[in-house]
Amino acid sequence: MVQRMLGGVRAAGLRLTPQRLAIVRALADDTSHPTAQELLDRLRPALPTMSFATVYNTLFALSAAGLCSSLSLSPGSSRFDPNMEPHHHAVCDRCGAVSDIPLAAAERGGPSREAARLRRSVGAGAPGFEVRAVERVFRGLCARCAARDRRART
Amino acid sequence: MVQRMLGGVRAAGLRLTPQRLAIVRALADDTSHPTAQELLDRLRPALPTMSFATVYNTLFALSAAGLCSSLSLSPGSSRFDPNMEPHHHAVCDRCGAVSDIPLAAAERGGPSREAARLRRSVGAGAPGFEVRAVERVFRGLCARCAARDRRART
DNA sequence: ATGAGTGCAAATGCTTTGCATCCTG
DNA sequence: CAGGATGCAAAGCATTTGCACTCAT
Repeated sequence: MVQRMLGGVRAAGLRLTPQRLAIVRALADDTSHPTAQELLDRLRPALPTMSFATVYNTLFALSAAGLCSSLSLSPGSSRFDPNMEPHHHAVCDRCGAVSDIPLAAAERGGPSREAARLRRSVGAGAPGFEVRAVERVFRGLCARCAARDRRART
Repeated sequence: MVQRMLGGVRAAGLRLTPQRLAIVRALADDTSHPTAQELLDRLRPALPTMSFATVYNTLFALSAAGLCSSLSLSPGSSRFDPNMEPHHHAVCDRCGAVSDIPLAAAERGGPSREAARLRRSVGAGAPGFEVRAVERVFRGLCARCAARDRRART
C-alpha cells in the first residue's frame, strides 16, 4: 500500500518531502480512518515541527490525486481512508468510528439489473444528478459502544 | 407533514413554543435539507430574537424524538431532513446539496436475500457492529454544478 | 408556580489562510 | 535556483455551553 501511494505521489507530480513521506506511511496501512488530529499526534514525536496546515495540505493533495479519500460521515472531523477499492462503511453513531465493509460477492460482478434500477431511482429523486460513486452506509453502534450500552442498561 | 410533527412534539412531552412551531413549520415541507444557519436566516424576519442555541436545541430535540434526522454527509454543516420514511440521498461533491432518492420498488418489499447478504458483509468487516440503519449515498455533481462544470470546460 | 425553553455571548473544535522561509527536483 | 511545500499564528465557520430570564403547561 505504501509503495502504491508513493508511486502515485510521483506520478501526480507532487514533491516527496519528509512530511509527506511520514503522512503516507502513517496512513497507508491504517484501517482506523484517522482524523487530521490523530495523524498529527502520531507524527509529532518524529517531526516536531509538523503543522496542521501541512497535514491538511497533504491529505487534500493525496485525495485530489486519487490516492486516498476523505470521509464526512459523522459530525465533527473528517476522516481519511487509504483504501481506494470500492467498499462500504459502518459508522458508529456514538463514537464516530468508521469501519470498512467489504463488497458482498454479488456486488463485485458486473453492474447488471441493480445498476439500472439505481440509476432510475436517482433520476426520479434528483434529475440531472451526475453519479460518480455509490456507497452504502451502515449506521449503528460499533462493538465497543454496543457493549458499553448493554452494560449501562443492566 | 406539519401535523404529524406537531403531534409528535406533544407525544414526546416537548413544550410547544412559538420558536418550535416556526422551526417545525419551516422544516416540515422543505425537501432541501436546510442547515441550522439557513433555518435561522429564514425565521429571523418573523422572530428576530431567535438564536442558534434555540435552533440547535430544537433540531436536536426533534431528532431525539424521531421526528426528523440530522445528516452528516458532507464536510461543513449538518443538514436536517423531515422525511422519516426510508430513502437514500444524493450528495453533491461540489456544493454539498443533498437530495432525497426514493427506494426502488424492489427495495420496498421484505428484506429477503439482500438483507442476509448485507448482514454477512458487516460481520466480515466490523464484527459486533449493531446495525440500526442502512442507507445508500450517491456522490457526484448535482444538476446545477454539473452544468456549471460543462460550461467551464468548454 | 415551576421547570423547560430561550437568548445572548463567550468558548470550543475543526479547518483554512496569509505569508515569510525552506528545500525538492 | 525557481516554485512548490512548510510552519506558524491568526482568522473563519459550525456548534456548544453557561447562565439569567421568560413563559407554556
